[in-house]
Amino acid sequence: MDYNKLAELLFPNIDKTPEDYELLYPAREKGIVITRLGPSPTGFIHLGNLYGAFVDERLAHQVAKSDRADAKTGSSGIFYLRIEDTDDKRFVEGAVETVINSLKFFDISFDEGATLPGPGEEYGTAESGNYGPYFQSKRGPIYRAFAKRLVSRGKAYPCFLTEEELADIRSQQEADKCTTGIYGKYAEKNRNLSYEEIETNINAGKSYVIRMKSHGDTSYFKLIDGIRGEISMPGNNQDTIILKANGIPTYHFAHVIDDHLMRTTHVVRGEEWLMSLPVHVELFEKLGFPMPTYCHTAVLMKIDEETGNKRKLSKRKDPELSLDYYRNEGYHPQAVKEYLLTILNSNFEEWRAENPDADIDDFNFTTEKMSSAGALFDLNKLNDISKDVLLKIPAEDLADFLVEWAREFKPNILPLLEDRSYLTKILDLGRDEAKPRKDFICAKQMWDFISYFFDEYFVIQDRIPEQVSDEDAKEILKRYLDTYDHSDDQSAWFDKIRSITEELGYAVKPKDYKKHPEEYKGSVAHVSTVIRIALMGRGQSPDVWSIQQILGEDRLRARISELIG
RNA sequence: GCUCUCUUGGUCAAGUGGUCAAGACGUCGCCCUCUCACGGCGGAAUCAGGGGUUCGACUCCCCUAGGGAGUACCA
Repeated sequence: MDYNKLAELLFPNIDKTPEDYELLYPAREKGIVITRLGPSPTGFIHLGNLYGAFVDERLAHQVAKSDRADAKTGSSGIFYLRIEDTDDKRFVEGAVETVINSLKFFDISFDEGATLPGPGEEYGTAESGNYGPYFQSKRGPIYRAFAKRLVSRGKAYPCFLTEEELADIRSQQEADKCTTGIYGKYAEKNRNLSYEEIETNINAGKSYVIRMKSHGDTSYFKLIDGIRGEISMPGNNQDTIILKANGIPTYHFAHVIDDHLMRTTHVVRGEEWLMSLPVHVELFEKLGFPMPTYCHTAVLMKIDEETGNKRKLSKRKDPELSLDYYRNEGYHPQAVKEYLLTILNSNFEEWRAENPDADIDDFNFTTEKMSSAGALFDLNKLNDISKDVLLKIPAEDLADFLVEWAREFKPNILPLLEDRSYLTKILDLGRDEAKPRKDFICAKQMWDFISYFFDEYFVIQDRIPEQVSDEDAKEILKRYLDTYDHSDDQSAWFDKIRSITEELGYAVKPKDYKKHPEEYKGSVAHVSTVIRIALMGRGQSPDVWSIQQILGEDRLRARISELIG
């Protein structure tokens, strides 16, 4: 068999050689980390994607800022976006924009690759960088050039198996309980077709795919995974398809060609790819490419309420998987990032405790510290981290953040938030102390928490304590209003509450009431709660005096008068 | 079925032959206190099971169980 002749028959219009492409895409600067995100344009990006993208981004971008050896080059790594649109069935309009914008919200941006298209710009043309095209659908000639080379070396061949034949082979294999697929004896027929047979088939218009001719050596080999360490797998023996009947490459082939030509150094991808690693390794060998470092991330899991088992987060059942969920709830991107980092690198939490004010970029992220078991998503933890993150954000910025959130998700409160200095004072309440309050988790919850500061949203939602009769409650409020002086400082203010407490037969010290409940109606805590409810509508809030200072005397008197009638 | 992979408290996890098995979140109790939040102190709670190897196993080896994934002309 003359393989060169066969290659010409199969790829008559391919003139460029692999060498041409090697020249076109020269090696990158030595020592820098090149990573990539390769989404298929399904238009849906979830927490798992973010998790992976974050690993890529950290790997490529942290280098320059750290003081490690790599930084000597003074150059940061490169993180690029490649659109893996080899399956047109998956294509969704506007998906590229979704990916870029979603990640941008979390402060993750690309150095090269697909970009936001300009107005009216055709799909697949918006990109930047010297290693493109970055849309796989535009790379057909490149894949074919390498496929042609493989054929001309006898390392790949056309296969004319029809769908029916494939199905028959499969059911036979299943019946025989052996591995499914095209390998060994199942591959022989098409592997050994003569040039004339192939030519006849093609002239007859028969559809065919290009398969790699596997070495068939299934002995185990070892490989170092950036996350998992040493892994061992059996060698591949499948004659995996590299070009589909429509001439478009499969993921396997596109991955190997692209990551080589774009000079990717670290391939970060989900563990669902672990199984096809032997195929990729063989492809790298057949093509004579050096291997990148693979980093197979664990899948994010959650406990299924119905079965009690761990299971993969699914986009249908789990709203928290969607990135939109966090935007809706108003989680701060910084909080989500910090949370992700704590599950990504187990030593991050410790580092954060020691460096509470340091920038995330100063943390030395390593794939070795990543867990290889699937982490459970923990909303409690996110909330806890979020509290700390929000505390560090200045009140002015927090106000901006809340307004931005409202603009998108609760526009009807926007007019209320216009008084920025009022809003800022509210948000800063109790934060400027040795033991600052940590009241805020996310924008939605922030609004709930502060809504009573706005008359339109002020409602009495809690009941007065049972220790206080309705008559007493009225009397407490009446006396409170009578003696109220807005210029009182906090201790003068509280002294007056103490007086009211005592006069009405309540204990000034809560402990006294606790010890001798029979001697008092209740304690100063109950009296305060009555006032708190009158003013805030709820039994729990930050310090009453401080709130009053922000609320202002008019509002305060109005609310109490309203209740006294 | 076959193949790969994972397994330390409820959760995230330190740990690489000798530890009373860190820490964080959550939870419970106490303290602080006008409520809540914050903070402080304390408690309960973990090496999946069984065999080896060893003076000694969470740590090394084997088996079993359980979880997860893959087994496409999808990625």
